[in-house]
Amino acid sequence: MVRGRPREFDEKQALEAALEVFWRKGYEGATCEELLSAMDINSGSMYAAFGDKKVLYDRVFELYCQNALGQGMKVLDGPGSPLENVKALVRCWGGFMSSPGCKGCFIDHTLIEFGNEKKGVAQLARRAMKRMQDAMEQKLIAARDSGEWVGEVGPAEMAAFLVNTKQGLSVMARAGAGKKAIQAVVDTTLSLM
Amino acid sequence: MVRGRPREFDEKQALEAALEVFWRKGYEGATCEELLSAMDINSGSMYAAFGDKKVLYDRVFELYCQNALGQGMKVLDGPGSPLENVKALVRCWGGFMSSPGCKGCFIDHTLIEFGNEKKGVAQLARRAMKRMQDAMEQKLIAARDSGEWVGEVGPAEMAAFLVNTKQGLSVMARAGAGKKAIQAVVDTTLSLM
DNA sequence: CTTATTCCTGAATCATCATTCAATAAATCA
DNA sequence: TGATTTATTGAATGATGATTCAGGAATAAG
Repeated sequence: MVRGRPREFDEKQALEAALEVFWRKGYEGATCEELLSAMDINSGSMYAAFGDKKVLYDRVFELYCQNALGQGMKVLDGPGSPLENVKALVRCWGGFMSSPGCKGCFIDHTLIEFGNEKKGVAQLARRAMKRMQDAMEQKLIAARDSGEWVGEVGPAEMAAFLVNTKQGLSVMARAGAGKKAIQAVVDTTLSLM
Repeated sequence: MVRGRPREFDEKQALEAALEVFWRKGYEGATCEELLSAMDINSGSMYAAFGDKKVLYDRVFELYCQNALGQGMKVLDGPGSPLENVKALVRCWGGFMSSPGCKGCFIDHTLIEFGNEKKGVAQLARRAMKRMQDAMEQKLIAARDSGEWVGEVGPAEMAAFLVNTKQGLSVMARAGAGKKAIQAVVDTTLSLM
């Protein structure tokens, strides 16, 4: 058994609360006061548990990334055919982006705020996007090989194109575009595949 | 003639210098110290001329918006056919986004940082995007009416789709995607139109 | 040349923010 | 039970950031 007084807060819950704040305000725009209030802990607990604000963001990002990537990969490995699964993922993006109060993908927020940096969270974000894109490309290769998909462009190009579309949707969602507008872009994308 | 000591700095030049800083760091991430250093003026001059940091951002945004919209509209009203002009604009985006050191479109940065706000710069950003999108839609309507373009989707949908693609490119550019990757997305987009 | 007006300079100020720390509490171990 | 370990609390601290302002300077008008 571990000695000493046990944590009174759930780390994951605290990170999810912090995510909401970082998502809404960005890293620089979020104050520790807001974060701590949302996490419902005091500064001492936060610094003891995470180190500092920057590390907290890293942990929040890590958690978000795992969930997002995990869900995405799950959809890609769904019950349908390779092409169906790729399309399902695009539709899944649409559903997420057009859900009430959606602020866009947190990875894209991170890329806009820190994309110029070589290391840290920006690097993780780039890698995450690349993994998603690579997985989509594999599915598209399978779809083409099976004759299910006759692309006007190659699998790699289509995968990059779809990821780009998702990044655009993040901006739309953040800008407060309505469900109809977002779904229209998704439908257009699917119809052009 | 105006009385009193004349400005020693060029307002537009100062705004362009501030733009670089806001672009690189975001509104919250940019400090007045950095801004003033880049603008090459002292705090007093800045506050006298613009009011405060927020208003400075507004003015910077306004200037950027005018330039971006102006250039975009100019391309749309270019010498080619309606469809050619729309495609030229998309290629123009690609050229910009893949230019060395490009950080993506400043309007998209603004939308990610402030997109949840109803008024102010966020509202201006949404309007600017809508104007661009509407102008593209008009060109696509003309292209369809003349038989130049046989869209699988309607002009409105295609216009929204293309603007979305541009927003995605902003994230790519900010993330440091190479020229090849960006051009590939642009080429894919054009080939799917 | 004097005055009125506007601008410039940069140190000082005020506010805010991230972080620390001493006191206290809750748990395990001997 | 007492010692040890780890958490919690929240006021204090130190740093940084945005903004102000007093003193000096440049220009046009009278």
